[in-house]
Amino acid sequence: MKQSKLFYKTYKESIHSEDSLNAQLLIRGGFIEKVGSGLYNFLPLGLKVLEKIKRIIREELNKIGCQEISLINLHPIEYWQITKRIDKFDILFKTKSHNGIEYILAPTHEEIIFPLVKKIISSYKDLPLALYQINLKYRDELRAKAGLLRNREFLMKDLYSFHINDEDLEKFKSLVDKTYLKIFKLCGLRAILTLASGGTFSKFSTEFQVPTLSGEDEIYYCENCNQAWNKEIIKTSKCDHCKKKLDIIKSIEVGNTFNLGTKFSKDFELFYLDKFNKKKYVLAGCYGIGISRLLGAIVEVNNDKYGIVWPSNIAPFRAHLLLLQYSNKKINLKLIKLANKIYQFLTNNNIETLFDDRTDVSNGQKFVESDLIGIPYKVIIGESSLNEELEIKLRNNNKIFKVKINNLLKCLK
RNA sequence: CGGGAUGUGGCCUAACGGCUAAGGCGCUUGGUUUGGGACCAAGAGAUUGUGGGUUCGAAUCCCACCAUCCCGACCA
Repeated sequence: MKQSKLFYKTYKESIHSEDSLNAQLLIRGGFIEKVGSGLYNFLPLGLKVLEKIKRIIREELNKIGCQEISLINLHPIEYWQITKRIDKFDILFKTKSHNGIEYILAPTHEEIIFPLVKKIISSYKDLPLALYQINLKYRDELRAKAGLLRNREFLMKDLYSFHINDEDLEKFKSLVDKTYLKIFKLCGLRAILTLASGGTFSKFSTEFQVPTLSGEDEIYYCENCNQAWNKEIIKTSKCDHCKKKLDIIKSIEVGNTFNLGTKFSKDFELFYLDKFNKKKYVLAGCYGIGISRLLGAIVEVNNDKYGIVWPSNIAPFRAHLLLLQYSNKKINLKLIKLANKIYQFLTNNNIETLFDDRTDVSNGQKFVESDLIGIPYKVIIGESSLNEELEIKLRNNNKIFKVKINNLLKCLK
């Protein structure tokens, strides 16, 4: 992508109407734009990162046998009356059609997926089944806050699984827990598996908490067991397993896994026939990852005083190709030619590259903007590049090393 | 919903109740620059969140509403 054509704008000064670090950096870097409280547009750079995260999630979930679907976001209100959650949730956005039909804007999708699954499965042979989607959710939060961490409209991956018994469900839930840890790791985050309240469904649920001071949750963490307990369920300040004293850590919840038991199967009369032709309730689990929140959490954790430092798997680009310019027009022309050649070369070799091809911007500004955007590798085309050498800056440790063109690919992979 | 703070061009700020609302960034044009948000010159861009009130006169004082941020209750 040529930066001269990229739809974005960076800001020099911090944004008055935002307090959180993730919103500051994402707005100032040209990733998102604010519309209102808890409402953000995604610009090309921000969307690129979202897509990277989605890809990781899809790959890992597909590996464990989940299938992707897409469910509606306009929910006819009857479905919510059936589960009686219409009275319990005070975060529901409601709307009406021209002829007075009432709808709920999806805050979650149990009400839609259970009727769907009911139409298709009927036998133990149809189970287990795991379906997920990546879709927007709407929640009328009492207080949206902290940039992307608590929004009224947000992107979520929700997975639902269906089983013949609790044992099979719990086995699958453990598999999802393991997969989640892997997904967060691939996204460049350390997430701590945390036991939390299961709400109305079951005794416990599992949360995935990312330690950071800006988090709104508090967990009690055992270093030995690498596990934590949410403040809401903690009884003692000592680990259940090894009796070690627990550390209290502020954190952001980026995912959770729930055993739903038969709650919704009962509501929607979701049965299967077992081997003995006996009708039984389907056991179900649900598993969420707040994708836009995850993006916010990643920024909260991965930054320095110059800007965002994207973990390499989810960076919007792999390389930031910077064309420098000087007073000497001849040299400039040579550099433009060389930079274009390198850009072609990188693109042809599938290195996703943002090419700062602008010639009307000072070199200094290019560096500062590049730091703010936070692409892992800078490939700098300057005077010294004209003798077959390229200067490459690895951003994480701010180390500069020179590489020959032939070795460029090896260094970027 | 309770408490606190804030609202001035796209962004960040200034302006004692008193002249045409000032400056920086960004943007446009021209010129000089170029290894860390360069400089000079000339421009474009605002009914100071909205509505009411006080006053000869309101960005400034008062009231209401709205919006945004923070704390709390609630929550992925």
